[in-house]
Amino acid sequence: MTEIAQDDRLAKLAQLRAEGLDPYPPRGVAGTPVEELRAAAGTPDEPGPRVGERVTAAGRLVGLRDFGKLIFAPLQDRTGRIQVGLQKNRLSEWWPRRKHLDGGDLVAVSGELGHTQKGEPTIWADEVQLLSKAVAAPPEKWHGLVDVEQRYRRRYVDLWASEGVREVFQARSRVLSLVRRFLEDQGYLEVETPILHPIVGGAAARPFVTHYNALDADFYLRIAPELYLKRLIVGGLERVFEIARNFRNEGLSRRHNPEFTMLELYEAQADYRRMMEITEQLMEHLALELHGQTTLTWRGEQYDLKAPFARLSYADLLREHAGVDLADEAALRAKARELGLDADMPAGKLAHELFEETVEPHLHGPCFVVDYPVAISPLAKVKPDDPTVAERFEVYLGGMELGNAFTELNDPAEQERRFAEQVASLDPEAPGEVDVDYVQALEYGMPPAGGLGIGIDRLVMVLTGQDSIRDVLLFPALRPQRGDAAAQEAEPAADEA
RNA sequence: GGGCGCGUAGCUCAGUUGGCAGAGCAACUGGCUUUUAACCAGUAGGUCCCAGGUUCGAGCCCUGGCGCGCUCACCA
Repeated sequence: MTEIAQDDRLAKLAQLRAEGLDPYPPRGVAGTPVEELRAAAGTPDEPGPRVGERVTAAGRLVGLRDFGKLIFAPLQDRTGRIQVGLQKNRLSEWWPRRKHLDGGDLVAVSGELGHTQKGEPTIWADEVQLLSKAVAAPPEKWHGLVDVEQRYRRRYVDLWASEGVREVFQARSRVLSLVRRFLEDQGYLEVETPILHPIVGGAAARPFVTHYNALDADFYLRIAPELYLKRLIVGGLERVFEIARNFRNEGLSRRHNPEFTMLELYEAQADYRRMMEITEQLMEHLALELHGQTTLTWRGEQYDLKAPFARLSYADLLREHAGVDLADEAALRAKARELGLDADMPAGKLAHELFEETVEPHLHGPCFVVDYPVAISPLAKVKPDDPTVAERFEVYLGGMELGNAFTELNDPAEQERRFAEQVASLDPEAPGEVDVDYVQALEYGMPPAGGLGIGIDRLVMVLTGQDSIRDVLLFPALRPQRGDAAAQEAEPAADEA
């Protein structure tokens, strides 16, 4: 037992065992979901179909109100709560054992479904079975877990002790399920591609490095599944998607977690215009399925996910908010210096710095920003009428990037050239070597295709009204907890050095 | 990595000018058969994040460290 086990509960545990009762019995009890029982109880004026019937429910006791010869206790399962009434005269033999119960214990309760005088649906128990003794005390009943660190570190408590938390993750699951159905209905195939990559690619980010013992080589946790999914387009699968956990060895923020989930999809014979349609249709569909309407509130602002979304040109936005022309490199550098940005970087990256600084905060959305500089789009095809601009868009909402898409570059020679440029740039986020195998895949011929990536975590944030990515991740990244001794050992005190 | 803030009972939080460590909930004892944050009476519960320092005296002031949050940087 650890330090969080409570002495009084351990004493009860010992007492249970002394009486020959197993506090951790091997078999569970299949009860009826409590939400169903509540519905089947109806109200005292209009009793439901199962009133008077003997029912069974299993779950966690989340509180006890003891009246002497009567105890009320809310019982919670994955679907909600229902009240249990423990009465001396219905539980004659079991009654003395009520003292073994604590808030937080897992139990199964059987008894007649009915109501109290105040009309609360109640299971009037004639049998109680302890399914698992909680020797750690639950958090304060009214506030739940408030300390955010404790909430993230002990999500297993937060999920049942804090209001609304379970619902967020149920909604997240629903989003994934709806996405799968939406795409499968359009002929998409869900695939799984490697997470361990020998070459970093598909995005610009610092990778996590690991060592592959069997191959005696350093590998990288993927920063994006893109290049493998496009190999499958070469392979003729034509419509593929992956709900991919990606890993980027970068900072944490309300919008960033080093491991995050990205929906990526690729469709042969499509282009970025088709990707815009699928994006807005998918987002509208999710809003309707989750909320029954296309409007929602996020961080105090109203948004309407009704398709179509506005299409806004990257160059126009830059002109409007930064007052500079994308093609005018001198003006870009002047403006960057004015804003105190690093003005020495390549023109394409510089423009994007300006874009993030001046335009992004104003993108209420939902909207598509279209036609990005080629220099920051090494995997996208250029526009036929303007070789400096790529057929690429990002979808924004509330100043936050939700997705990124383009018409895929399928010319192997040009792809090879752009990879080489990246490698030569010595950018710490650029790949260290050209992915020759990917170029060779293109040499076999990749059909014209559109590709799209959508940040699932951020999308769920918007759909569930959560401000922080941590609130849509069951176990967000946190520094590992060490004992004080270990901490002292790892970081010797300054006066000892 | 920088700046700001927070860290006190199992949980949620007070803590005055530096002067005996507090409340509610949870727990324990007693009472109560219709409450739903039940109620009433009583009891017990502390490494005030850690390590130093200043001081007659530190939860409070100073230094360093640890953890978390916000924010900036970073994130094509």
